[in-house]
Amino acid sequence: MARSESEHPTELELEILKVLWNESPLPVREVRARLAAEADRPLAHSSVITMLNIMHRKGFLRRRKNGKSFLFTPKVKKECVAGSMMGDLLSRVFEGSPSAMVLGSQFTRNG
Amino acid sequence: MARSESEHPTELELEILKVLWNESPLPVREVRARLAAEADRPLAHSSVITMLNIMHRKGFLRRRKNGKSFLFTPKVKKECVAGSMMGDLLSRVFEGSPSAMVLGSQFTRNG
DNA sequence: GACCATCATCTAATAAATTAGAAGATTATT
DNA sequence: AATAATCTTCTAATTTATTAGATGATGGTC
Repeated sequence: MARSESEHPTELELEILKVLWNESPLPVREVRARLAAEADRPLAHSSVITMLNIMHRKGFLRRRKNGKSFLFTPKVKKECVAGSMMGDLLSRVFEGSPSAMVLGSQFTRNG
Repeated sequence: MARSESEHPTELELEILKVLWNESPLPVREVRARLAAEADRPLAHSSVITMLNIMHRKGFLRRRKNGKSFLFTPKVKKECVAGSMMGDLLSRVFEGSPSAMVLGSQFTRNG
């Protein structure tokens, strides 16, 4: 069976996940407030909803109704996302041989 | 002194870097052929040039004239790019504490 | 039930990345 | 020098991600 579509979160999606990993479930209003405060990302309310819905459709979030609004919870674990993104990064750069990187080892320094 | 702009290569840029890390210098024509063959990315000649020029402007590649055409060489090392992207990824997910990831450790497995 | 505040959906504008066509420049060939 | 072949530059179309306005729905309040 082929690798599931998986599709890693984009930049903003990661920002949102970070907020929710830190505390959840949260309503849109709260996510918005924290994006502005913690991630310096002052978005309109509708923008945040749009993103949350996209992420829900993609399967990154769980969404349940609470009164007239929705509450959002991450469906993916921080470590899993990090690990998966990392693995993808490594395979993209090293064509599936992570060891090559460690062996080459010269990480942050510029040659 | 602040962190230099750095800006990681995008998806296609990485694909191109991979080709050139594997062998360089190469002329546009060759890069194009390998992108099609190795990366299943059949681009028009002009598209490849556009990308190579962008990457040159961004400082990812060195460009020198050979006859009437250009030869391209990576200016950044594979390991440096990987390390830098990795560091960025970790800081984006773990807010600057890479150890949190290792400690949390549950990498590729889905909870 | 009418009114007000809050929230969601739909739709679309903007921005960045990717893709390529058309036209100009350069070099070799005759 | 004219012709053809090969490259490049310029410009713009397309796609994906981000952003948000206008409109409609929902629930509480008097």
